[in-house]
Amino acid sequence: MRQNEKISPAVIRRLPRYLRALEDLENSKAERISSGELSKLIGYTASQIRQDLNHFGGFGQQGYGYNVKDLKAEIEKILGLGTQYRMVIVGSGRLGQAINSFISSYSDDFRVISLFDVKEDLIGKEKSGVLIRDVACLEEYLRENKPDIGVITVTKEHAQEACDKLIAGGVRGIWNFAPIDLEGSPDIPMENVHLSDNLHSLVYYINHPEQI
Amino acid sequence: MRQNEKISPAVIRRLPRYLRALEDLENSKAERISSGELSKLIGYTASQIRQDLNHFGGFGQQGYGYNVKDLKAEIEKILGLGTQYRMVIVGSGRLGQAINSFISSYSDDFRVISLFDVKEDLIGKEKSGVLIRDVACLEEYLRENKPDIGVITVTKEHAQEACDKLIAGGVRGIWNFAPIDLEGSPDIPMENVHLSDNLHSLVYYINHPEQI
DNA sequence: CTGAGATAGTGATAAAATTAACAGGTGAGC
DNA sequence: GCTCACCTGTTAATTTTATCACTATCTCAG
Repeated sequence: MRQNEKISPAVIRRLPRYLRALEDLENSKAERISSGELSKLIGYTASQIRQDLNHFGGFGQQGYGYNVKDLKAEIEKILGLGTQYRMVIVGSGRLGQAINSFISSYSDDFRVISLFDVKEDLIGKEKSGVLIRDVACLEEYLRENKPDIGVITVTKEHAQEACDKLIAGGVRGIWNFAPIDLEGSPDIPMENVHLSDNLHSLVYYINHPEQI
Repeated sequence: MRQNEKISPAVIRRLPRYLRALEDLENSKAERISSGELSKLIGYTASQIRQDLNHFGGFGQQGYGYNVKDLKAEIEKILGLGTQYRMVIVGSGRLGQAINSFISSYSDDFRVISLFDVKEDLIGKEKSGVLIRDVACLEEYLRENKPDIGVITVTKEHAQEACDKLIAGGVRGIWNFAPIDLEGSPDIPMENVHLSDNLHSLVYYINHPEQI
């Protein structure tokens, strides 16, 4: 980004959406796209799109717009895609398995190298080609394999412990699905997916349709 | 809320978090909580907490704080909890099943009344006590059972069709897990859980730790 | 019953985010 | 090559969101 400017979280949250749109455009063989057309596709104002992208550099050209392929490549570079992130999932219940299967089919940039669980009957099994290991071996496994991202899909009672171990084991980021706000580490980014919060917001708007 | 005031989305997104904190407090037998203490627990400033809550009425008392039980009840009322929401899940793959199992165990306020899928080998089976039906029967089922919330956990190719049918079938809200921005209806709220977007944001912060 | 201390409510202020406006390149059509 | 509609980068204005600072009120100990 330009001169060490601090980029607001709001902008970062939109980048993946731009990327998705650009993938679709690439698939439909579009070569160029203007902020105005992009605006129609994804609903942000053209102004916002131009301003967002401009935080990272002038990727567009007056009178032309943005080159789809180039812009996609730029956003991938900004996000840090293009290299493989190795992940472990702590908690191999339905949600853990669903995330595992999602990641396997989603992109080569992300690879689950191991699942973990406490349950005897799960340990040793394979899911989507990934072995479920005993969570008792988590620390050792982290030491030896140094995964990049730890995913937490255990119950909220066990989530903090999983988090502590992942951080101690040196993961670079945490993706938390447990319905609790974990104590992390100031240098280790954590993304939370709080399904219940999301559902509650939905219910609010169901009951207050005038506020949509 | 006070005099038809329009509540900002930022406030609404925080309400579920307050609720979670209050549940924890209730479980630990706390009777009262001040904005200052709550601030320490969940990280928002005390000012913000007071202002957020005050949009809906003066639930607190000077010199005392907020009564945990009462405040929890108020927030539940604001969100529209306390009544049961009947849900259908379109897409019974791993993610659909994970959401189903999450909802079943999460709260009595939400009940999945049916799953749907196209796959022959899934139709007729039960998951967490819920029957998987043929998606071909979705429209008829919606007409007859009028569920409140439709959950979309199909592939992105089939998501728009599922969305259209759910809306035509009269659901009051949509919870979308497909990695696509759906065309909905202006009166029907839609909450999106875009896992890939979330993961991409995480990766950005992994690569830009100075921006956390 | 009283007064010190605590704490919510609230209007003002500041900060952040979004949208609007526009100067000035760009390139397609002629 | 000219011209004009197009479209970006960028600055300005506006809107939204968050914080601050202060006042009124309540609690609780004595």
